Amino acid sequence: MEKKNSGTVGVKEIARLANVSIGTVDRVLNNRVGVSEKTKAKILKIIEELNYQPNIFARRLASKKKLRFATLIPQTSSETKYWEAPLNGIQQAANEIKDFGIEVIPFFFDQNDKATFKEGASKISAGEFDGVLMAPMFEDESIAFIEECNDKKIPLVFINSDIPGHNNLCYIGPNLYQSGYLSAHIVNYLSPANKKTLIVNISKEIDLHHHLLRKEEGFRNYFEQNGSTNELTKIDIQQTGYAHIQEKLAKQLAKEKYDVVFVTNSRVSTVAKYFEENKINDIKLIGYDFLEDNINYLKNKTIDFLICQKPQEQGYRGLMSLYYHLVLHANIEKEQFMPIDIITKENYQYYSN
Amino acid sequence: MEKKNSGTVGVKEIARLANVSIGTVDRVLNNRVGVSEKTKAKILKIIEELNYQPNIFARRLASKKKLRFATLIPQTSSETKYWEAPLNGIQQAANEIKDFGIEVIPFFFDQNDKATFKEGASKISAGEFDGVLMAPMFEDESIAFIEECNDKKIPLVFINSDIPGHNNLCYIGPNLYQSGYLSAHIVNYLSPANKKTLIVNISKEIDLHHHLLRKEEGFRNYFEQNGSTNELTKIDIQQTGYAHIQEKLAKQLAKEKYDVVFVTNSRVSTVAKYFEENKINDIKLIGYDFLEDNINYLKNKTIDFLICQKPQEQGYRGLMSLYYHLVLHANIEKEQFMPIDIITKENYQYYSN
DNA sequence: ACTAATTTCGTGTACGTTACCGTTAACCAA
DNA sequence: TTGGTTAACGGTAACGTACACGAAATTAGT
Repeated sequence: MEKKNSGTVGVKEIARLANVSIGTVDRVLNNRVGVSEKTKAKILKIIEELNYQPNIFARRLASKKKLRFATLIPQTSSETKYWEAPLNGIQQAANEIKDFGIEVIPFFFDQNDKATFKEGASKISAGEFDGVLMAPMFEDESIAFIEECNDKKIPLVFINSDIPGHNNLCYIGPNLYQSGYLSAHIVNYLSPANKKTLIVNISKEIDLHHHLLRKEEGFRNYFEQNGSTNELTKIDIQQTGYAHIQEKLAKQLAKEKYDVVFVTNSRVSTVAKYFEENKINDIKLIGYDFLEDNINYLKNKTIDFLICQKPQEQGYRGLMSLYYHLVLHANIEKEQFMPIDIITKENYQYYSN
Repeated sequence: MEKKNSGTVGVKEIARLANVSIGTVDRVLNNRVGVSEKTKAKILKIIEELNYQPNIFARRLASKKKLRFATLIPQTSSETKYWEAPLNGIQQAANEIKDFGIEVIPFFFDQNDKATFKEGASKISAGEFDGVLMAPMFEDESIAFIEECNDKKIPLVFINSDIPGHNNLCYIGPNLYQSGYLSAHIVNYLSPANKKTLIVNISKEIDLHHHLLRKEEGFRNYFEQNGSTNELTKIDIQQTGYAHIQEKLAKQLAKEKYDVVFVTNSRVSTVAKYFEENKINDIKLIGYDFLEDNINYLKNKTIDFLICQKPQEQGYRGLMSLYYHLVLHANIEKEQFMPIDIITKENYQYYSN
């Protein structure tokens, strides 16, 4: 804004103005040792006045610095392909920043096996990384690893779920409570006025439950706060096999007549399968995530709404945040909540994960 | 993928292998004149074999090439601030690519005055630009300008609305038909089963009407195709002042009792104002765009749903497409439809325009 | 065959930084 | 004084590419 020629001031000019060599300027720029406080101050002042911006191209060309990032997320299982999306985002980001001397090495764990998480974490610890992106699914195991990273001053970003209060670079993911709240808001628009809603939690690992509970909390609170007469029932299904889910659903649906079923995670397609097989089409079905199975049931109207929170962008922005922090020294928003997207039969075609 | 040391092969290595100097290699790389077919073929072959990727940093550092892009979009009026968002996107992109030697100069026109559009277009023609981004609102005037650009081989990208069949780089914006279709889909979920819906078109310039008509078409077709019993009425309001809109609405709403009002553009806030003043709260209201006024009416529940199509990203991606095309020689998707986002009281907080 | 015109190619410098190596000078101990 | 140590700084070769200039080689013209 100051001067039009601000693009052309470099170390050489700074050195000239400060009556030192460019070597000295370089030292204060990269705050290395070997320069007296006096000249350092003088140079800093000139840099300030000139609003010097280092030329990133020259920098990259001359620098041989390399950074290594590690990622630790669940592997995509046959059960759910949700984690494909964050991985895609990670790979996209990795590709964009590899020219800047950054190497990204992914590690995976099994959502149903804490041991594999610990294993991955210790590999990363041993691997001398400069930054880590992780999905902190298991609370206790995560905290141990987090503290280790804190000790080593390795910046850490969380995606998909948060462990609040633990010092790290940032969290990128959904606001779970609000996303449940939104689902309730949509349910509220669905006919009729006094309806019965069934909440379905499907999850094997008990640790992952707090994740679902926050959504459920938001969902319930909506109706309380808006004085609705909606009647809520909930069932927990702790086995993810279809036979078991089928049995549980059949039992529950025999008991009562529901207007809406709200599935708190991406397993909604399993419920949709049950609906389809049993020709249930008078119950509205709402669930989570832009997965192929889910989209198919959206197409044939078995599922009415999907809520989605840009899993791919979570991976992408997670890595980019590390990059911005470590390379550009930008400061990073501590909590980056993803949009809560509503997907239906008529807009899924254009959705970008 | 081939070799691990693929990062270290440059013109020098190519020159060595081809028994020529780096000058010659440089000539074929930038396909300049002055190299015989024979040696050119030899060098090209080596480049192919080595899968040579030029170092973008060294390239930018050494090059003093500059590109100039022009943008031509409506100015933000007091009537609607819609175009603030694309402009923001443009500025963001401009900022990101300015280090790559690209200068972006914005031009504006008045949506209600074709003359200003022509004026802007001729300024751009005179300005020797290398790429143009525009909102082709006025069809005839746009086509004249488009042909001029085609003659000069200047790539052109359209945002927000398209003029199909005219040769240009790409279109980035909504699929209007589908976005009307989606609105109808939402309306269909709203109680009760047999409802009366009022479609409201508010627009001064008759030229912009085809824009709105496509949405209306999608909206109507939904009900036809889904065999719904929804009863549709439509009014056109060609003055944008509140008094006039008020009068038209009052007259129409007195005639009949409607369940839903669908406003085909961002002027939905004006209708909301009328609803609020007249304490109408039993009619669902749906409209377009993430604007402050609209959001306020969303908050207080006067507006039920807003449809939004990432106007900021349209500007951003528009400029980036020019950049990718001209600098990186990437090939660009001809039609880039934006997501059709559904915004309600409970998810607007996290929406990113 | 000789010169002129033209095509084809090589060399050198510049771009702004980084990082290493060398130089100075200042200080202290012997 | 001398020698040695070290903090403070200068100088400069890279990094890979662009481009101008001029040399060399080829072709054309007589």
